[in-house]
Amino acid sequence: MSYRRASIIDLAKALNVAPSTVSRALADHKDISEVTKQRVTQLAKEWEYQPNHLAAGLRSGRSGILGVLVPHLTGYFYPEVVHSITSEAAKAGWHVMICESNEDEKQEAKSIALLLNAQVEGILVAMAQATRNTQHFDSPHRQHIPLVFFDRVPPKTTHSAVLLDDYRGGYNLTAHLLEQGYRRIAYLTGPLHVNSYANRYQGYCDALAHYGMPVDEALTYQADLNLSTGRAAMADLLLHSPRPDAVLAAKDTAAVGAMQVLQEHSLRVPQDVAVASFSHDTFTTLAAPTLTNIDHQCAALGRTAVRLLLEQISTPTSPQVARQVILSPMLVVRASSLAQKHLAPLVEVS
Amino acid sequence: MSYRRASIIDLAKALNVAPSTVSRALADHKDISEVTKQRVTQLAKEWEYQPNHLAAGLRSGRSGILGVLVPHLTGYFYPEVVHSITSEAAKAGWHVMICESNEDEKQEAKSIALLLNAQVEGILVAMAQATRNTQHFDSPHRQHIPLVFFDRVPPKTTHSAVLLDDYRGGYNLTAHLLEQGYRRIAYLTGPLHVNSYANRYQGYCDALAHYGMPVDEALTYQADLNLSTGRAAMADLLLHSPRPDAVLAAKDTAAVGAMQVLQEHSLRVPQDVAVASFSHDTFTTLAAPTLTNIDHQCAALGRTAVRLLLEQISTPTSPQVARQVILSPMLVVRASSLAQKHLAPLVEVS
DNA sequence: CTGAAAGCGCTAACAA
DNA sequence: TTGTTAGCGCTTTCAG
Repeated sequence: MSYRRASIIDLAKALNVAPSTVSRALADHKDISEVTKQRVTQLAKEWEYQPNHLAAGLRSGRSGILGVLVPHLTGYFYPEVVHSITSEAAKAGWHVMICESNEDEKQEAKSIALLLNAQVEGILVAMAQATRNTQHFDSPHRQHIPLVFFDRVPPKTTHSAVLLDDYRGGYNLTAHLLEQGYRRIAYLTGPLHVNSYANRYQGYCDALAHYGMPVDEALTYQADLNLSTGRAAMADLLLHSPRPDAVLAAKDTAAVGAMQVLQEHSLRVPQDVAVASFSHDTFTTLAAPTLTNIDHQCAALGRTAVRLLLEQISTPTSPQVARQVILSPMLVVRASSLAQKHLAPLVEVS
Repeated sequence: MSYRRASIIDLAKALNVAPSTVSRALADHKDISEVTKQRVTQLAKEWEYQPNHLAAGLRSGRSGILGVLVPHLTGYFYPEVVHSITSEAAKAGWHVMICESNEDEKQEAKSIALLLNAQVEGILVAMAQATRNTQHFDSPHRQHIPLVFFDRVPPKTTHSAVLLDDYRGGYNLTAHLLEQGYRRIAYLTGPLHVNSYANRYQGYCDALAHYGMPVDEALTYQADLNLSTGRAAMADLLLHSPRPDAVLAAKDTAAVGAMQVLQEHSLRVPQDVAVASFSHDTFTTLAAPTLTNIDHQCAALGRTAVRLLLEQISTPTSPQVARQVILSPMLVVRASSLAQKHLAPLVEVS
């Protein structure tokens, strides 16, 4: 009654052939006769033969596993990207092993080691926020395991990376608001020493400049963005006179906070004040009005990262030139930023 | 210049000891002298020795990997549970390999096989919605690999499982609303052939009965719940006279839709109509007012599932009694359901 | 088209 | 306390 997994050797014995023949038959090798293949696959199915990945990997030196290391699996963004990564990898016949660094440098270094132990053939990383010393990212390379960054990259890295063009996103959002007729656009930014926040802000400034508008420092608000800082910022901004006619937030939760405060002051969105933001969490489509923002392209990000990695894996001889792929962000225009003139009939109704 | 990973054999040669000594030293085995341990770990560090997980697993018959199979990694719930699973597993020294079934029976069966090939020592599964034929869940057992379900379980399964008490959730939410003084509580349910929806609804009915209230069929609305069906349901319900003074939605997006419609009709939440819902997505804390709901206990779910699985792994001899763990849901009371009397001062102000 | 034999890197009896 | 030896299950030359 005690059941043991069937091995290739078991199959070989039962069929009176050599293990190598079974192995080849199962791999659909060219020079195995159809008859033998039939017999082998038949019995394999009957016995529920499951190949032992560990043994195959040990022997062939190929694990067929890609490692993925993300800061965390909470919120909207990373789960979505990981989802895209696993699908794309599966399509190409690869497994994926996922680790979380929990935004911690120590755990990140440990995870890299863990993935290398698991004999992954390539690694995708979104760096932890806390990471200062980045030398643990070099060990894969020394073992000829390619590493590709996505979303979060160490400064001046020599690795390949897939990124979203934050500057372009800030520029496009601002240009959109200007084109809709908004003129006093407030900006809520996160800490400006964080690269992507700085880039978004620069895009905002440049767009204003491009349209001949001044950057009014009084309309820029820097904070660790979330719902309550978004609320506080908006409350502050409403004290200005003339008050801003649009608010651009570098994070969507802050935008929601701003919108709440506007509604509490009986200001209409978008007729009195437009709201727009970065990032693209589900709730932005649930807000009323729905929120204009930048689509972070999670799917494209994951897909591109996998392709880049597989490319590096398949060309181990090449000089491993680092390739930085910058994805263009997509502006998603929704109700919260549609100019007055478009909504004029509605205004008269209400 | 061509670098090869250092192996135990390399270390052994260099140190003039046997491979087994190195192996034991690295494993911190009792009867290896401190001196030898020092020498070994020292050189291992210097050479950046990385143990080969594949080889160790093959030899020891232990992979140290747990398999996780979820319907998808999008939305709020599953990423959160997976996060909890990986943390808990890591704490106990286990790796985790994650697969997505994409709610598809075929992919689910394939993923189970994949995990078995990877020599996982145990499997956690949340079943795909589309799965009718559940026999692929039996193959792990035949190979003495324990399988534990969480969240989504096949009907009449003989496996262990960790579940949320949907009935209790429905009951508690309803009781809370009744205790707050609401009397005409409408109910938005998903398809009642889905177990958890049926249980939630039963809890609602029983709570009403317990407080001596009738179940008014006209206040029950069945649909595939989302934002727009939530809106439609609410619009319908407002035609009733007298109109409901509370709405309980079996899914949070539907509750958001209902709240939007209420606001559009200038009905105040919670003074005129209370709103509460199941599930606990981030945006329920961003809504205005914040939404009362049931906490789905993602962290506890993941943690419990891992513990149950590890328990089964560590006691392979035991008769493997299936254990069903039912987690008590937690009622999270927020602004959307606080009774009129508590908010009376605010009402006078506005 | 198939078989024999070696060995991937590690661990665990058993022996010393 | 350490060494010797064998082998986990598979793949892959090389030889028929």
